[in-house]
Amino acid sequence: MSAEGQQGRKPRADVRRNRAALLEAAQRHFLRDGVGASLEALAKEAGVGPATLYRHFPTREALLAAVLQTRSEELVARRADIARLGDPSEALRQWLRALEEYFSAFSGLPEPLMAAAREREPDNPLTLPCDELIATTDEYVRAAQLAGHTRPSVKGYDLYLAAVSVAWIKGTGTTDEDSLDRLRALIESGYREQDDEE
Amino acid sequence: MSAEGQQGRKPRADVRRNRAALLEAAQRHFLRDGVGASLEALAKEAGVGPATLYRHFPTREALLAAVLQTRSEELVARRADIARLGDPSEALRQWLRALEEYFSAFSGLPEPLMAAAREREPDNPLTLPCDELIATTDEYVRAAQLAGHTRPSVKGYDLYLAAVSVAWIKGTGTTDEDSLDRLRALIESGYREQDDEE
DNA sequence: ACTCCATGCGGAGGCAGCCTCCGTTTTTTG
DNA sequence: CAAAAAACGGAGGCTGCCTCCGCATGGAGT
Repeated sequence: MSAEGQQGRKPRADVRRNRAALLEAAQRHFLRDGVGASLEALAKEAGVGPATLYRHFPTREALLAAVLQTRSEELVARRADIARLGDPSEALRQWLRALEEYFSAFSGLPEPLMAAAREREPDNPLTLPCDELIATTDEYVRAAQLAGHTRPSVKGYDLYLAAVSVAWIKGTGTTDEDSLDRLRALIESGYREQDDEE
Repeated sequence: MSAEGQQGRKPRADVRRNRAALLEAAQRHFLRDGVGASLEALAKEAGVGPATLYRHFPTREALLAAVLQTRSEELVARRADIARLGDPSEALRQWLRALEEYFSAFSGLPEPLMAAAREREPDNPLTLPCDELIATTDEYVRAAQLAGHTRPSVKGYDLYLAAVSVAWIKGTGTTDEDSLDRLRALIESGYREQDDEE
């Protein structure tokens, strides 16, 4: 309850250094081996013991969330770019692609992302960014609906799920880009407004 | 190259017994813990040592394929039922639901299923059933396209992927049935023919 | 029924990854 | 420069995967 905005002590130098090294190593390992990468190997390559890794990031999800921080911010930045073009339909389309790219950052990322949405416990560091992305998707959807380009029955969460799904499929490495494109087209023609039965 | 249709020796009794016990235990464990269930625990509960498990089913996928055998046959059976109704559009719809249910048999099943499709090596016991299901899906799609109810650009594999995706989402346990229904509806209105641009 | 031996069995144990103590070292502070 | 707070990292316990290899089991031939 006291003045917590101040650090009573200057943060130690090795802490900052180790944290940076860990994030850097994690980035590389997640990129190469997917989100299931060995944390021990990662720590060793960062030049720290396992205990230090766990002290900085108590769970795999915490580490993941920290590594994703940068990309998350890029996503928000792109959001501003997208908003600039007037067409809400095209804006929604581009947002969904951006989302999908974000989810495809590492192989296997969709899994813990969905798990974070499941556990309503906010101790999962991935829950917060997820909720934010869902809310943003919903904004785009509503804008597109007002412009009459999108079915009124569609919810932001639905298209969020669709984007995660496509990212998941991409992450399995099974499918070529053509199939993915057709799948995206299918989804798009699924939410676009047409004079059909609701 | 000789008469391999004959077993030179009658198969031993304990082999059949152990195999059955393993399948039964696997069924229960996969149901409860998903496809990642501990094989050791499973073997112990079947009353056999780990070596026996691995002798019968050299990989997790082999065990999975054996457990799925029954359900796979049910699926084919349902295929006949579905074909009975004349409407190809409704047939396709029901087939996709059946597919999705099959993929949802155990939590986490979609993952190894996609992996099986990736490795073109046929040593993966899941590859064969997969290919069959994709081919069957394609048949349904073509029938529906001939009847003019389905966009000509859609391929069977696309809808197969869509079904796997929905099953995957369902398996993560994140999402309520309402959202899943909306997602299914979105996919359906994505492949249904409408007088729109192609 | 009894023996023989192919066949299958299972425990022990090596390996890898996760995570946590706790004695030691580093860094800040006065 | 000394003392204490803070962080470090190696050792080790745990779990699960998978494989040897000596032993038991049960079918086949007499």
